[in-house]
Amino acid sequence: MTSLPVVNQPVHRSGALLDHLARRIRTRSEAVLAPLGLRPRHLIALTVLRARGGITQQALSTTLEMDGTNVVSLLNELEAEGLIERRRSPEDRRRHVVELTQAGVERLAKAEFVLAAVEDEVLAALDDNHREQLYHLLVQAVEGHGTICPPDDEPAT
Amino acid sequence: MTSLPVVNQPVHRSGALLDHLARRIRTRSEAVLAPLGLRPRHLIALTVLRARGGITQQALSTTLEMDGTNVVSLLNELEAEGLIERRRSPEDRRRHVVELTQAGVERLAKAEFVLAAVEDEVLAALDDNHREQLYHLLVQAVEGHGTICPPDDEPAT
DNA sequence: ATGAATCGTTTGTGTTGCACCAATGATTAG
DNA sequence: CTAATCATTGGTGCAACACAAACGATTCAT
Repeated sequence: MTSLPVVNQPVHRSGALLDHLARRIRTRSEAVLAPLGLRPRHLIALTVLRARGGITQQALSTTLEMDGTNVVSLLNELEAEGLIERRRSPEDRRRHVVELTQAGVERLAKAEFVLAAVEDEVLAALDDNHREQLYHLLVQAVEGHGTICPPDDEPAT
Repeated sequence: MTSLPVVNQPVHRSGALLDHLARRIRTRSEAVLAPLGLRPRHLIALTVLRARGGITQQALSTTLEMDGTNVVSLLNELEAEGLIERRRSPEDRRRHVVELTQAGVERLAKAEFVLAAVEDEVLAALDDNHREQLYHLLVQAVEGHGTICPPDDEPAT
């Protein structure tokens, strides 16, 4: 205990539970996503990209807190499926600007459709209201960190 | 699309965000937990065990949704550190009943202390109120699934 | 214009956290 | 007594990373 910042100590830590719950969902998600040619990591990337289109690849790397080289291969997979598009930035032609394609948007929507069953199972103890509450807290947390813009309600189908 | 259960389709999916956020916390947690000889997976196990003491190893396996053999090695690590104790069940001597030791309780508390800094950073966009709200939603979700008993507020330090 | 830095990329290595399989000892159940 | 069950060990394999090295393309500084 040298020079602890001794931050504000809230009553509870959410980390472990968050991790635990994420794992539950992730495991099941793998199963339902597989037929769609997606894996959980893709879902995360697509979700981020839907929220923040036209993001630079580097920024994506920062947002995902993932090594640049791994982002490359992740995007390679998505691009191979035609779900994203890499364009050279006009300002700096070294950069790649990444964006969802129409196919990407649709695939993501399809994925979320089938994922409803998963969340329905794992979040069974939460009613719709609580789930929305949870969702908004997550958005807020992730966004506040400089990551996702409020996607706000999509008109959806 | 043969026979879709077509479950209730809530507005938003939380899975990806949950995964994303969990990863953020997990990554940072590794760093601050390492000096304590813990890793995120240990934290999860300890957290579950604090909530549900005297649980059978098999039940733990179910709760963690983790293969039995992996739970063994996980517990081996914790036991080697003296954080948990395996006792034979009196009813069925094949079973092991797992419980936190005093050292385990303390180590977990210490871990949560240092983790406050991590969550403070990652959840910066949430005030204390929101964090509690998040925590309770997580507990509810995890618990409702037949996992964690309401730990309800510990007096804590 | 030349050299240094940056962005994305490929390749390769290593680690961790799992799943899964097989085999074993201890114990319980039929 | 045999069969099933629980925990355990050991092994294989995979996915998701981190990290390092080297490269082409581009930009930036001088």
